[in-house]
Amino acid sequence: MSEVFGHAGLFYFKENFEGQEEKVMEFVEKPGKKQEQTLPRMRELEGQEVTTKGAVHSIRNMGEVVFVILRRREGLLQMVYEREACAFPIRELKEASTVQVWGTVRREERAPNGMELHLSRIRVLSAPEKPLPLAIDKWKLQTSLEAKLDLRPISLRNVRERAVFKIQEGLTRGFREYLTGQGFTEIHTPKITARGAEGGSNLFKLSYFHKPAVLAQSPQFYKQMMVGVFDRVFETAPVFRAEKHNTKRHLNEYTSLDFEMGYIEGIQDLMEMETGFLGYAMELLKKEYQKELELLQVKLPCVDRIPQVRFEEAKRLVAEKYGRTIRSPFDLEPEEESLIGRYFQEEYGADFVFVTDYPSKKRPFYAMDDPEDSRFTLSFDLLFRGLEVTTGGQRIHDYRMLREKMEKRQMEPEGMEFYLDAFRYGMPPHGGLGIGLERLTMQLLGRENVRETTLFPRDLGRLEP
RNA sequence: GGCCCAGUGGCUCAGUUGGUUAGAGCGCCGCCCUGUCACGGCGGAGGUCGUGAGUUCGAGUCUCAUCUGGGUCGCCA
Repeated sequence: MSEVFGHAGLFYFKENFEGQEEKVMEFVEKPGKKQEQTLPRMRELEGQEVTTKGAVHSIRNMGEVVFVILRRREGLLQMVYEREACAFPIRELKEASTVQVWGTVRREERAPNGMELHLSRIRVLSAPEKPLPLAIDKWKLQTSLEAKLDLRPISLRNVRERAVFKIQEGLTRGFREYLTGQGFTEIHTPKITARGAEGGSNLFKLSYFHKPAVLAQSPQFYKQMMVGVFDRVFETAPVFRAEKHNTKRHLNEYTSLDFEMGYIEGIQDLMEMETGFLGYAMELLKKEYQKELELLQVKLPCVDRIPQVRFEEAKRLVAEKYGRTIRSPFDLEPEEESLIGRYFQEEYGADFVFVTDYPSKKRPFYAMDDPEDSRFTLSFDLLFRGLEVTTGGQRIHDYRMLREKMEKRQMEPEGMEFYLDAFRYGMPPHGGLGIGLERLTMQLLGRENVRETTLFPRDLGRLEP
């Protein structure tokens, strides 16, 4: 074949044997031809000249020798700048620049992680217009939560802040991998809906082509209906609550790890599935997120087995042990939750506890009442170090029972026909749960405010960034 | 929405019973330092104290209003 002699848009033109022009398609292939130099790979290249790219995280100028810390997705790399070896005028290098660098890999005991790069060339890819508003290279950001959130794209460049969201990724991955392994199908349900699953006033209203609509406060109806299709489904997606609260554990948009499971015998099956997920997630973190766990000095909880206690029993236990009077018999006050967490920590060394059999009054219409005592439901919450991170339970699967309970609560079936139809045409016994991802992350990392474990929190006063 | 607390350089804070020129650490700029890893040393720039009104000879400090943020309660994951 003859040479390429022209290039026009998408096509190369080649001359074929007859001397005529022939169009030749250009193809895109998967990455891999130009292999990127990552930090783990670099460790194996002692003495070799390599190139890599990253951000200038920190510059420590000692006079004759300058330490430049490069930040990459895998971590930090110490680079050594010496005037004789590298022509770049070091004073012109600014923190927060992004660079391509060339240099020799050296094992060095004095370097962090025992390895450093001796620079021979620096190419600045971009330089900051202003100095950083936060000192991101410090071990801990000495900054208020407000400044951290207002300057999110900057504050997250701190390696410990960033690690929070790697851990969060690990939890989501754990949920996805574990449930997939258990035969669950991952689904994606609409977030714009005609009406809410729980009812009530905590809905964000919006206009959908001149029709009233709301942002989904839960994937509840959709995941239940999909149990009739896939038997087992899960979703990791945002939910929206227009609640005017302003506390360290509430958000107006949060990520819900939801699953719904058919052909269950009871809530035991659900709690076992969640226990299995937690165990899997902790193992995954231990295996693949060691660096982040060390950065954040996290001690992973033991989740081989989780104690379970009935709602009323839990209330009684903490009232007895901590001398607290029961004010609201139908719900757990935040202080009670915290005391229940403390009780099971002290008595059983447990970080988690399932609280079961919540009063029917406080649960939505689709919750299955206890056949033995209809004042209670076959439901549970999971408390993690004294904070509710999960609500779950068995649902009503019988069409008539569902209609009866709706009538009892004076609920109109208008707008719910599609949901009710699924039951009219047969649904298996089923149940499920929802886990607040940000809360789970917060408790795991021992953070004080759920906004810290939310990438871009939405709360009463925060719509940006 | 109710109640409590806080707004002082880019960041985090101190500022006495109201008193004359509002301080510190980090960051930034300049100079010095072959091994730092929260580097260190010397020097420098940068603030009309959230905003408005009031009390007073005098307000960062006291009063009222307002805005912003944090906590808490109801509700929830």
